Amino acid sequence: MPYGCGVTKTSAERAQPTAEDRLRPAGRATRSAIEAAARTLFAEHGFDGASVRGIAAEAGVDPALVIRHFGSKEALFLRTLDRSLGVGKVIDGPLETVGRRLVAYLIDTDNASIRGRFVAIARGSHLAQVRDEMVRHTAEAYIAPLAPRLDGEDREVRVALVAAQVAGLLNLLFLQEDPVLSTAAPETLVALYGDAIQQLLTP
Amino acid sequence: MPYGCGVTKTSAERAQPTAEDRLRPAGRATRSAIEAAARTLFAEHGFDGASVRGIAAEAGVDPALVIRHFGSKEALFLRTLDRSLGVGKVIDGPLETVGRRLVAYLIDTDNASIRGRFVAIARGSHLAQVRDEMVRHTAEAYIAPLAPRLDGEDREVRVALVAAQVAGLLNLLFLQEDPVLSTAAPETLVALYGDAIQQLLTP
DNA sequence: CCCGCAGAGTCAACGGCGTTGACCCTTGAG
DNA sequence: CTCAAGGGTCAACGCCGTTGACTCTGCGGG
Repeated sequence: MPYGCGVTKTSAERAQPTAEDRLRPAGRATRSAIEAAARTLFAEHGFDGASVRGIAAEAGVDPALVIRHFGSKEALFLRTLDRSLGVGKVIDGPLETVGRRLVAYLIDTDNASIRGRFVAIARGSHLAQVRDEMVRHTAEAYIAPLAPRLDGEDREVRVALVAAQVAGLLNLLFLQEDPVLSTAAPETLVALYGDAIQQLLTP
Repeated sequence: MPYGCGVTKTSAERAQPTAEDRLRPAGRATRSAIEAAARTLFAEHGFDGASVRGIAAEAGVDPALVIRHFGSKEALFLRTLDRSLGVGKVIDGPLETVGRRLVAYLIDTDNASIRGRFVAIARGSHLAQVRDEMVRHTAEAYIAPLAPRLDGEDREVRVALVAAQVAGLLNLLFLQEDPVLSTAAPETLVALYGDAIQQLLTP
């Protein structure tokens, strides 16, 4: 470790001024314009369907600038990606009703952003880093808060299987747009699938 | 219709001689070489990950020939696609044990082709025709044989939710390669997830 | 004050992609 | 033998993500 330098720096000022902190206003503006355009187009067309040139055009910017600012299309995608589906509050609630509340939250038609976030993630799942994020999300959003609260054996496996059930439901609803599930009454889905989930948590 | 020619053809010979029937042997050979290469590369890298040029190279053939024979990359993908996961026999068995037998069949490590088939389908799910195939497969392979045998209400919805559970399990196992599920004992998965599926069929 | 430097943006180009059109060689029916 | 049509080759098109060389701008330090 050759650096450290013996300089008695009294404090590190802010968290980390490592990068992106000293940007001129113009830089910030175009950066966020690119991010906004990327968020829109990735959610609409997925990773492969959206093009860097298209994002640049939407942001009113040269395609080279997109790469210049974010390094690569994949890095931009990862930065733009919403990691979470926001299930935290639901999962922290009473354990005996997590199943039904989880389904009710996921298929809530008022919360259209769940669809967009899931589609963007699923359509980018061939990227290794996206897969890693999904695994991390399963561990942090489902297993970590839920497994310690369970009784019985195989707690982590049971929670991971709940995550599988969630993924499957969103898959048929939002990716395949299965007509049977799309036209079913929400309360029917909540009751049936919620109980199937619940069985893995409190059998 | 200028042809037909008044020839009193006594029978239509085989089913339909509409096309691809009068092919020279060489044509057949390269066609099937391309199909084999496509099957391999699509299963390995998905639709976007596999390139026409790569498939052509694997088949020892000019890239233009691939398009010439199949029309487009998407058409080749659809023709190459295995529509079915082969769950028919499992589903036709005794209703009371479908859940566990289904999971046991899907995660059977001896049947590696299930993984390849699922990955190819899932990675091509942004194509409208692939989505349609998936919906059709849910209807034909799950709902049609299973729903009439159920008791109670919402039979079709319940079977569609079983399909969702299956999709979710394969998703975490084969796409995300979730470490918790990948390292779990198969019999644990069969018992836990099998029963969660069974609950929707015979509650 | 001006110099220099780094951030911001422009432009042309690279190699790879799916696809097309023009062009040959081969073959088998009339 | 003739000749259309199937099988195959080749160069090229337009799009893609990305790069490198270039200019312009604004600001801190000599």
